[in-house]
Amino acid sequence: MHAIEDAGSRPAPPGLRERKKRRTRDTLIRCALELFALQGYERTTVDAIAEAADVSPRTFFRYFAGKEEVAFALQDSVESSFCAALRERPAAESPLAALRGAVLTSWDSLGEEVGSVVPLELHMRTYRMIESTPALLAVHLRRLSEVEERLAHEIARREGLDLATDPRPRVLLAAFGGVMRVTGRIWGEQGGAGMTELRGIIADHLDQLGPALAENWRT
Amino acid sequence: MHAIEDAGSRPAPPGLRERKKRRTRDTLIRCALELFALQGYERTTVDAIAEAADVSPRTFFRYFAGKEEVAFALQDSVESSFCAALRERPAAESPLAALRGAVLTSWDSLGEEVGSVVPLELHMRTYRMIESTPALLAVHLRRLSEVEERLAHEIARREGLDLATDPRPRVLLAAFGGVMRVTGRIWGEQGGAGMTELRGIIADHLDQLGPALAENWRT
DNA sequence: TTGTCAATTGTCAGACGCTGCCATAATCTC
DNA sequence: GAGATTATGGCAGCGTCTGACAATTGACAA
Repeated sequence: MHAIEDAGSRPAPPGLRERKKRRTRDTLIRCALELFALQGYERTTVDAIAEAADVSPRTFFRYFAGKEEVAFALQDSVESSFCAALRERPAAESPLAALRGAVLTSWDSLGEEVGSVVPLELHMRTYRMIESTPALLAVHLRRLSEVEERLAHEIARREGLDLATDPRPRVLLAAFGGVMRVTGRIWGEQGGAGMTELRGIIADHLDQLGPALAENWRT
Repeated sequence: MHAIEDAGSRPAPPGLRERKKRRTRDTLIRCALELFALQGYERTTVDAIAEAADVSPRTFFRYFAGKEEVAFALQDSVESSFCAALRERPAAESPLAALRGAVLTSWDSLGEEVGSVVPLELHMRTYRMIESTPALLAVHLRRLSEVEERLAHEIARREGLDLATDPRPRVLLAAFGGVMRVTGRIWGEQGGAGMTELRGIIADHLDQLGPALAENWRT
């Protein structure tokens, strides 16, 4: 009784069960990332994460398929916000210009969504940890290649092309994704750089894509 | 006594110990790849590989750091032959042309080195297995990014540039490596294609790098 | 309120990957 | 051949991850 008489529209009011689940999940993510930042990824056991979050180790594996997955839980938001940003680019833009615009704007809007789970500083530390931990870097690269494939589909849709016959969307995304990985790595290497520096590195390197393919570099 | 009086030059005659070690290693690789091809990567245990090679499981880990490593043992040959091919390209070639030439020629010369350990058909099956097994694909992408870094150094050396200040070598390799990954994936998807088809796919996609970056695709 | 159903969780046992330690056996050196 | 080196095997143990079962908790209706 006295239940909130909601408007009955789509986002059905989450019951206590759903709220509890989300809280447990967020707690696990926060505890895991904090322990990772504190003592490194490999030296943090699942048992320690579960204990910090006050659940049984078995429950951890009911929320995440493995220890790796929890490290990428927040990257999901970043990637989907990037895909959404691309879909909203004006159709008049060229494919490369649309990608460039999407990546530069999506870095602004993700702060809030991530910040509601963990402090942004911790999220950036996590990214650097992924770059510097071989096992995580490998998974990260595989995930990026999946994003590239999704984006290639979106570019093909924008241009009205068939991915099976026209290799240009995938080739473009291969080049674009490659540049994004290089910039991410360079950004991670220079210690405590922030978002602003990252935008600069991205813009600089994207500008070098054309020149790098030129026949003669000695200009 | 009666030992071969060798010329005393560099390749010192391998003693019995060295020969035995190499034989054990080759046997482990062959048994592992055959079991992988037969029943998949995840469902093949290290114990099974060791038993097939007639050594103890403990010995397996003295030859390979992990189960993943044995799957990439032959890829090492491919990668180093590619790096060597790039170093031998004429200095007059443009960076992209040198990469293109190196990748197309290196695919010819590796047949023998690989074939001395396992049949070539098994090696190609292994490559497709890597592409289709998430855990192996992740490691594969990380290894490729390391190769890209080495090649970027070589390009910078050819052109007399400083990698720390000029982003073009890394950007070029990012784009080139991206195309190589796309071609490898496409090749793996179309079942039993051979080396010839792979060369064609590579050449086609490299030709699309310039057009894909163009402003207007509707030509 | 109470009872029923479904979902979440904890506990336990166990497979598998991987490592350190020590004893044994093989090879190499003299 | 004796002694030093090195490869191998066996074992105990840690950490990741999974299946099965029982207990607890929230959702929903009588």
